[in-house]
Amino acid sequence: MYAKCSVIYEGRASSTLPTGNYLIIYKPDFSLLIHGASQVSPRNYQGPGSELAINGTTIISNNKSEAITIQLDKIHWVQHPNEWSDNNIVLRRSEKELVAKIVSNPSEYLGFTPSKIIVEHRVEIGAVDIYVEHEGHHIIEVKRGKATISHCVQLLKYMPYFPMPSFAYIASPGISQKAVKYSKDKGIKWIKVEHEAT
Amino acid sequence: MYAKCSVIYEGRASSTLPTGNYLIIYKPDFSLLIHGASQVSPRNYQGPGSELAINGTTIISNNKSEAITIQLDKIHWVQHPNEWSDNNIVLRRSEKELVAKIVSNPSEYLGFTPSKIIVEHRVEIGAVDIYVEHEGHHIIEVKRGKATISHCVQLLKYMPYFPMPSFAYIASPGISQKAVKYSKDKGIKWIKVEHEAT
DNA sequence: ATATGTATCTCGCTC
DNA sequence: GAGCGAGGTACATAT
Repeated sequence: MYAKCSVIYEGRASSTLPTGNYLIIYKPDFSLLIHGASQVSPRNYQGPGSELAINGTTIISNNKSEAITIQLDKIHWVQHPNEWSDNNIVLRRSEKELVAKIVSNPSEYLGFTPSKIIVEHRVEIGAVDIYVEHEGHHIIEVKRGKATISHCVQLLKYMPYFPMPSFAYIASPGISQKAVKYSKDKGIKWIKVEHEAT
Repeated sequence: MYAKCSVIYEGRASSTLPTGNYLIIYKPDFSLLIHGASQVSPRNYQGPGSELAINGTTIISNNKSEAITIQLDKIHWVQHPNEWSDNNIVLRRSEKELVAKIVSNPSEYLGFTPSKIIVEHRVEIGAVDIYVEHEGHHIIEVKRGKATISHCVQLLKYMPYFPMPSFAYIASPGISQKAVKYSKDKGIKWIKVEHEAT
């Protein structure tokens, strides 16, 4: 629906959207989107499973502890997409692919042949991307893009959960200059791993 | 436009979307969205400023180093929203508001009256939400929602950049049970700060 | 352009 | 449902 309207949101946060012409999308999974003339992200939204009620010129969407109220001024047009498809994209060059690449050929990236490898190794406070045993404990954090200081920090938080000797690695196609310096200070080794060409 | 089509994306990553009926939105800021029958996030998208070219039944969107190719099978309908509004929402209960609340009345949350307060205090590796001086250095990380272990870690990374004595705080409306345990271990103090009612 | 952090993040997964 | 992390995150902002 394309309509002149205003929107009020009340839930985790709260917001108002001034009256204007917006695109309102109500999907078969009962999610609700209100889009403005710019940006990829919607101005307002409601996750799947919301209950929608229409009361005269007011549309109310309720979802657990969140509510959106649309006050309609004028409906410009309405469309009902038939047989809307629900396929997902097939994505390549994800972090998962990089993990598989390293695990399938660890000696190329580590310089030794480990006695044990565990993917998504869980410890108390979260999961390590790749855990490797070889004369000690090797913790590898994999990133699909450029590694940053935050990623180094995320890696370091796991180190106290492994006995010495333990070694920390960031594996990614790139790394920021600041992260290079930071990781050097903290004794983190960077492993360059590249995405497969298409 | 609502159309039966397939989509190929090539850029930072790469993806294919199987043929189906999708909602295609092309905005005045030249951003492009392809929406499926579920989810708030689009199946494929292109940020603002993309160049769009139509070549028979093929739509190509180019944006710096990214490209989307839409192969049209059948156009079900097309609409041209007139005078699409570009207003932004006015948001309340943001992190910024919580920061302002603490800064305007620090003694209530800290238990003392500081000699100096700096918001968004920059150090080498990033910015601290609130920096307070009072018989030492107090570093406060503010979260608008529930604080987690990751937030505690994010806070701890700043501590080496301040001389002793220094103190770490998380300020948020809530905190996860695991984060309670983790922060206790690390000597982080939790400050409960609540959002203003609407 | 690089870097850093927030988000009503969303979404998927595990416990 | 809670908790945690990935994301083509998007988006704003500071250097």
